[in-house]
Amino acid sequence: MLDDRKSAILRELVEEYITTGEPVSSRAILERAKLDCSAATVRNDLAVLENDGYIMKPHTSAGRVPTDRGYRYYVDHLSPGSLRRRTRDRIETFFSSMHAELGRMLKDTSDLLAEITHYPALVLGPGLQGQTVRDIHVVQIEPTVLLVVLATDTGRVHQSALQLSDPPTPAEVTEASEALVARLDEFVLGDDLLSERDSEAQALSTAALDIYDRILEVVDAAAVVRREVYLGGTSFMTDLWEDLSKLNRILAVLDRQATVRELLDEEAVGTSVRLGPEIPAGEDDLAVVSSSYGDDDAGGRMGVFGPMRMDYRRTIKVVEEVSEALGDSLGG
Amino acid sequence: MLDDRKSAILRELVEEYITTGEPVSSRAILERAKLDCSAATVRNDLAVLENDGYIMKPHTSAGRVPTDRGYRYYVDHLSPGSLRRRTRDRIETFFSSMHAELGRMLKDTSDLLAEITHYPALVLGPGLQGQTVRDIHVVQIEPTVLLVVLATDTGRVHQSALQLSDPPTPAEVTEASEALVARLDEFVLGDDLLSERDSEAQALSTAALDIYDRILEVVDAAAVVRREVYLGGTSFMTDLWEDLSKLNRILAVLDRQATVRELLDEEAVGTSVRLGPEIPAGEDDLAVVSSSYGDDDAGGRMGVFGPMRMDYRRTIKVVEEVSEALGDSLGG
DNA sequence: GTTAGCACTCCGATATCGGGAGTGCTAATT
DNA sequence: AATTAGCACTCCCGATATCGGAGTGCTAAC
Repeated sequence: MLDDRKSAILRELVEEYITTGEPVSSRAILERAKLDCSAATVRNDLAVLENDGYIMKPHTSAGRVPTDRGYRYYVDHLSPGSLRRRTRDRIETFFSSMHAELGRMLKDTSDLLAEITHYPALVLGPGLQGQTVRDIHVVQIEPTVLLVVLATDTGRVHQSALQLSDPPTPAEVTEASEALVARLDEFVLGDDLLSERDSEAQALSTAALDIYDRILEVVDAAAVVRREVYLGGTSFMTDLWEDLSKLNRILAVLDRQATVRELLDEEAVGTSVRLGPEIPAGEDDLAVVSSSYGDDDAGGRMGVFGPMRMDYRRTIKVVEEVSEALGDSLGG
Repeated sequence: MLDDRKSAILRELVEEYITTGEPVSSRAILERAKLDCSAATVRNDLAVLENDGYIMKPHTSAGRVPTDRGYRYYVDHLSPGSLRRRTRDRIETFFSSMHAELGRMLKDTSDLLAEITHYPALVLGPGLQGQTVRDIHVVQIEPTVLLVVLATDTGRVHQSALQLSDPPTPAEVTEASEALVARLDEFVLGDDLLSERDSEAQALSTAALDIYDRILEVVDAAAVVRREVYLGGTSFMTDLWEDLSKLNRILAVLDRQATVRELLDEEAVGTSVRLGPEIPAGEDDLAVVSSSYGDDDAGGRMGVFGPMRMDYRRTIKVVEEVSEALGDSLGG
């Protein structure tokens, strides 16, 4: 743990570096922090902080720059923050005037988050897990292809095409379909569906039972269906990383859906700040601030990413605020 | 129109510039083209081409670089091309082994196109226009909210939530719903639906008729519903534009769905190559090669974009080939 | 533990320079 | 009239040198 003055020095150093991007000198810290000591004292403390791994020098006669560990300490102990009234209002008006289909809504949210934070933003859509089935319909598109459409009580719709080996008769489809409606009414997605034989299946003909079983599989799979990731504010990236090759690697991460989701730290509950090596993407100068929105069931995560030199104080607050607002908006 | 030698010189100049990115000298052209004349003659012709606006010099003692007009002439008159066997095979295997839900399929196609061309790729999804309604279902999610789900004969599903002022009874919803099924069976989206009173509406109660009318509006609007744009291979951008501020402007274009669609030249039929000022995005160093896929009805457009210095010969071929393959894949 | 003073380091901006690639022009040739 | 060899001229670009200044570490005094 750091003593008061060293804490203050580290805090001012990080914040000065966040705003200017230049290595910070002992004098600059002194001026910012209005400490009751001299530059030489600050230099002594800086030497200690450097020795402990919180900061480093780009070269011999330069100022200091935070290390991973320095940022981590700052985020964990030194960065309280609250939002300006205007920002809060902006979030509120945005969500109070939003009425759109879910996908569009999430995309717009990612744009909003990016615009407020000035960092590119990610929003992971909610899954179907935990949703209650309200309606299921089976449509025979081609002789051997069935389209299964599932609607939940929150208005989410899931579709899936089913390829059969033998063409069923319309009557058989209807038979299976009616049994499904009975079986799945009020069914909660994610609950166990396949393990035991059910009463609805009893009366079905062989052909209808086959269809029935196949569709139950589809419904079972729906709970873990691919969740969408929405990305907004990518154009901020050029301001954040000057280096083309770094930019390239970040874009490569974004090109792959799988790795994008990893950025959001799905395991975490609540807010998470991950720095550099803590992120699976394997980038060094990368930080992600993310937070959960909505219920466990009908919610997801959102966040922003940027270089380690990031305005954590404000960003964390904004991400949390927007998460909460989206959660409320979806819940109500 | 340019005479043979000038044409050849322009072609070689463009292709040399495309591969090297350096201003091209008279001697380099001579070596490439194996022309039966001297460097001085080439220089004379270059002076003429420059005078006519096909090429320009970055500075006094440098080689020549194509202008907008030079690229345009090249694309229109000088760039036939055919694909290597391996590329063709790759496209074929990709599509023959693809079985997925539409959205995923289009995203994967954009990735493929980008990977083959090494330019970022766009795929505009097909609209619902021209699709035949196969099934329509109305689900009452909340007392005053109805969910309308539409399935077409090709297995596309469209959903839309409908907010009512007064809560209908389930019986009224069923009544309207049954009339809708009768009215919309085999209806082709995009056809006129609202202009004349129809027979199915005759027998409905006031409340049901209200719902019925509102839903017809929803169905009518479905034909022109927002089509998705899929984007792949964004990480190639850093290789294409070295300049951060240019990159930033391109990313800003991609951030907005509306402007992204403009890139694809939706008016065009078949293949389109647009250069610099011809593109609404207002970028100077930008070229887009795009092509239609599928039928007029169930099709869309795809394309790639890059700087003007682009391998048009190959790119045009690839975009056309992939378009055709996707069209076939969707049609079959 | 703190501070003033000072020598030392090293970055980065600016200036200078020369080689070399490429052109345009002229005059001769076909 | 078109082509070509020859040559003077232009100007970019990379390498090298220089220099001021900001910042540090260390030492010795408080």
